Amino acid sequence: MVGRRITQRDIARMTGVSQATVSLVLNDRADSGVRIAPETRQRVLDAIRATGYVADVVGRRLADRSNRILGVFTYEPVFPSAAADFYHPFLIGIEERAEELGCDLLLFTSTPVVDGRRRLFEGDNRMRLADGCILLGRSIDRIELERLVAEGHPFVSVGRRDGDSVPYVGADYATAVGALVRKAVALGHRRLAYVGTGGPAESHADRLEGFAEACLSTGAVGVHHPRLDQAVRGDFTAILLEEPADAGEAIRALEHHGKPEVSVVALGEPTRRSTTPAPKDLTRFRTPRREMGWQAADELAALVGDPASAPVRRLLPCELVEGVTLSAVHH
Amino acid sequence: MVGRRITQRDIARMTGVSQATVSLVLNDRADSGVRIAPETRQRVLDAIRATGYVADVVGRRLADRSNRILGVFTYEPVFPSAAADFYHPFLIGIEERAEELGCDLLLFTSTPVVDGRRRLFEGDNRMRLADGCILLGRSIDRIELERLVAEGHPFVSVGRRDGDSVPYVGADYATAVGALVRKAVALGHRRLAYVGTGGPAESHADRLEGFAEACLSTGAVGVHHPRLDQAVRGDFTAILLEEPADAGEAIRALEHHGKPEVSVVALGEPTRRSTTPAPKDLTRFRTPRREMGWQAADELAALVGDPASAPVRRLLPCELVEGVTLSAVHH
DNA sequence: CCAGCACGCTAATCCGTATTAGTGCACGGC
DNA sequence: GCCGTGCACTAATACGGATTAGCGTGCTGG
Repeated sequence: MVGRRITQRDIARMTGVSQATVSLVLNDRADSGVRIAPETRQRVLDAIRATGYVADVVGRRLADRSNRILGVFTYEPVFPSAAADFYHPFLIGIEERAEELGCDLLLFTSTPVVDGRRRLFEGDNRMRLADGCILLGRSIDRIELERLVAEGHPFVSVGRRDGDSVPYVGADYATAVGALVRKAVALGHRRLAYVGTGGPAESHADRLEGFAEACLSTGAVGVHHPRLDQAVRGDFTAILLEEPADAGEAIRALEHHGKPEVSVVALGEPTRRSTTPAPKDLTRFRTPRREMGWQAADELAALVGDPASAPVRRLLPCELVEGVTLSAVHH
Repeated sequence: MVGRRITQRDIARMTGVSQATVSLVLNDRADSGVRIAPETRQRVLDAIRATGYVADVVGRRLADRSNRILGVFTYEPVFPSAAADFYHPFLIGIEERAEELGCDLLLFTSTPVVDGRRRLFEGDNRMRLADGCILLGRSIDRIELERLVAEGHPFVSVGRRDGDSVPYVGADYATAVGALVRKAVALGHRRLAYVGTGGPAESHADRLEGFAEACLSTGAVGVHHPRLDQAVRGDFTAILLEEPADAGEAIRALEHHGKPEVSVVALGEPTRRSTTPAPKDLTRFRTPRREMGWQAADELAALVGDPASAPVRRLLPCELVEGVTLSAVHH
């Protein structure tokens, strides 16, 4: 008997009870007033064992029950290697916690890609197949996020997001960048360049904000340059890079312009491959990606367990990597 | 507060039609004999636009009895980096095909780990959550495989497996190893060592079998040494490594023993990190991992679509990487 | 001896969508 | 005036599982 999936009706017919009884035995709810004779229960359980029956995900979700499935949504394919190096650590953390929680992971690979990015609400929104969802990605559409909140879908974002009551576990970029600026100032730097978009992704905006705040409070001159070549030509003693993959390029360009003494600092983890090899001992900080993934999975499970619980909004500290590319300014 | 999702019933009430009409407008099926007046259709479409309604996957999937979920089962955690480098390419292929097929991937992270490996039939078998399953892993328990077949679970294995009617997409290791042996013999090699377990994993057994067959038919002397140090001490002109990660170690050991002229060849892809850095231009062959994953997903989808279809049993050719570590024997 | 109750179970309903049989209506032809 | 026909749509049902009201049976207390 190959082909059709086994249903509760099948089990019911096999054991001579009703479908409702099978459901009751399966869920074994003490609080509901219904009771099943131990003997009947055993007969049903035996049949379930013998057939390898598992409740259908879709049927259960339709009846609004959970399946111990955590969804993972990324705005790019997860596995291809360009993105993999960046996403990998998050996934390690997510997988680790999922295993501990006894949950399976559903990767939404089917979501259609429109204009180069996946969209949640294009075509089927498959998110509802999972009990809840972890969102990964540099920037996530504001409208889509709001809609997720509005529809009451349980989710946790990896990375801070703007918007009220959006639950997230993020990295404290502002503090980390601030610390790097203060360190630079302590080493005699007074004119600093920030290279990168500075937005609209929250992770970029947070970095720029930390930069601006620290410059303000230390009295250093901080300038935001979207493009590296502008910063290289400017009169700075240190360049802070939003994208660490640009570090090799930056150092090469500075040498080319006869300014090998200018410091280069990176703000986080590379999100793409470097064109020019990066220096080994780049001064930078580490985003706690594995921990972010772990905690996001953890919080999602909590949220699924108790939908009324307060949404998590937590920033994890980044760890400074000393390196050798931030040096003292000589006068 | 959380709002309820919008359903077809809502749209129907808003526009004064029936739920069925909404469904019909949405799916716009020309072949079904049903027709809707352009004006009504427009009214419904406007309401859908205005509300941002998107069909609920759960309802849809329930109606057509397919979850569009492909399960992925590995005998180790997928993401941790030790295993990641090896599994990654398979997953890229699987993900790619899943996306094309409009399927999501369910990673069975919940499966309990017993004695260091995951077991399919331990605890409640969640396999049935997916429409079908892809199995990944060096060696898969024979008993568990037989049970999968017996219980009629739709599945496809990545890598050849012993056992009747086990569907797989594997790599043709025997042919690839045979080709390498013949190449070596053509370069004057007569005494070859095969280093590795040679089993019980099918991928290892296939390599050893290819080695034995090719030695036999070329008249070369082929010896199987489970351990590298044995092979290094022996009187061979070439060493074939089951595990490419051992290549650096092998070359170092040969130099240490004053035999730098001995050729070293690797049979496939490394499954772990090297202790000693491997040479850049190692002579070896490539396992078509991405393609194997792609085809496994493809065949699984076909199997799910038509459970009566013949199980796939296919070996894909490996590509030779010329390299520089297999050289001619000088007399 | 019967009311009342506890037990063990089932029938019915709901969730959201897809599909099909069928219904009501208008219009045309004779 | 009546039948036939085609159009536009709806009612009903299925899908798999959870839940609840309620039904029949057997036992107990008065």
